[in-house]
Amino acid sequence: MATSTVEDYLKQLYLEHQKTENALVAMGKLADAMRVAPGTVTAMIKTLGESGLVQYEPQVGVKLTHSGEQLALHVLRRHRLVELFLVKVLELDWSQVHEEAEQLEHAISDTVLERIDHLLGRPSADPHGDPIPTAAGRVSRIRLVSLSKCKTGQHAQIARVIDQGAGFLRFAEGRGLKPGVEVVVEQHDELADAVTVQPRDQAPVTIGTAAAAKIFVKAL
Amino acid sequence: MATSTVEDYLKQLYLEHQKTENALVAMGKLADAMRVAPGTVTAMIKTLGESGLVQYEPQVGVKLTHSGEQLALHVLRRHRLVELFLVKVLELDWSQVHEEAEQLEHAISDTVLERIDHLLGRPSADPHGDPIPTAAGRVSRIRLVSLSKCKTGQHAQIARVIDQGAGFLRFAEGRGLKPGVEVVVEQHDELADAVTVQPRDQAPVTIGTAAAAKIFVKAL
DNA sequence: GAATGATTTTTGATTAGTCAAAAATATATT
DNA sequence: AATATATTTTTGACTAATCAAAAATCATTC
Repeated sequence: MATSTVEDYLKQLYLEHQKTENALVAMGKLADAMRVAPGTVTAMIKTLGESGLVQYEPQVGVKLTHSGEQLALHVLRRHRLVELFLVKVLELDWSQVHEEAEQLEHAISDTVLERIDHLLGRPSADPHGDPIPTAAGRVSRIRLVSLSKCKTGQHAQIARVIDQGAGFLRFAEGRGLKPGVEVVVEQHDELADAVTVQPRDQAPVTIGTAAAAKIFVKAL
Repeated sequence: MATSTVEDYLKQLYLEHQKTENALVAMGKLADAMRVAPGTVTAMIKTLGESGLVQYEPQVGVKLTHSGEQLALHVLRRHRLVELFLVKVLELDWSQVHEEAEQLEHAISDTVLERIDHLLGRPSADPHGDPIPTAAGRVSRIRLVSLSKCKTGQHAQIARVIDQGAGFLRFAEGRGLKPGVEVVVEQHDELADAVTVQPRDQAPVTIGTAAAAKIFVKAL
């Protein structure tokens, strides 16, 4: 059985791989994500390579093998189901649940996970809109567009917020920028580097493009 | 912060201390409970002693200090609240929850624990009837009597079953011997080494004294 | 194309937790 | 008391995960 440290490396590797839209993940990136020294990552990746969980290209980078990816997806499934569970059943704030799930994702058995999944009605996304992999290790890849790419006048529904920081999440919630909320892009001014959106029944908000880039919507 | 291994040692030490009705716990007992080699326990207890969590008497035994006991009670609180949660909310069988809670007890934050406690209505006992310590580290010490000590004709209510093994728990449940159930002691025959009890609305059961000793009741 | 800077790997050490087996100590038995 | 048995402690070794700092490699830039 994989230790929880191994699970964390695989999960982080998966997320980093997604983020950079492809190919090999640099050791430095992984070191940052795992918050460990670079040498630690090199050592760990070598042993993960010997276990057949990653494919390691010295001096270049690393990526998950099929079995490594399956394990990463299983961890991610636990993480995201737990997050949703904490919000829906235990009524925690969506800004807190990421941290909590970091611990719980390693302690949940398949039995308990199945009960949670059942209780929540087989959900497909967590409170931040991140997709929940199936037990068979499949992830739905829905095409979403970033708010930073929306044109003035666009009607859309917020679908996903890609930032686990409590600060940004609390801010977003306070302004009505949560998954499920319908918004109208009042103005997108390239030169001002800002986007103004109006969530239904709420006051308009203006945010910078960097912040807007973290919010993804489904065009209506 | 205490590692989960340390938490396990303290918890086991507390339970062993209860079981033997007093004083110092022998190293061998702890080694059995923790399922590690004797030398491992000696080494660990020494470092716990240096942290002020236990008081160690070489060649004799060990017991918890006040702060060690508080920590043990906090772990036990998490363990037992989780067990009840798993039964009440996720509908797991009472024979499974001990094993599940062994993992979860180390991954639950105070925030989550508080929500669980609130959701369950501040319960005072887990599914096996074991008392749940308060957040302040206090345990109710209710006087219970073992079924093996009950006389023929005694009316009583089952309050606690002291055996975390899935086999015994499934057996007990199947015969109606669960906390809350009212029973009548039909016959207690010392020579036959057996007790016959009739749970309300169920068929009478005859069990040996050793099994009866694991079931505690409140006289009615 | 050599020098500079960034990234990656190697090396040597450390900590927590563990075991097996030898040594020391306590307990029981005749 | 002397021996045998049981328990506990010590010793030496191992694994997983980590760090700091030196060495190697790669990428840039002048």
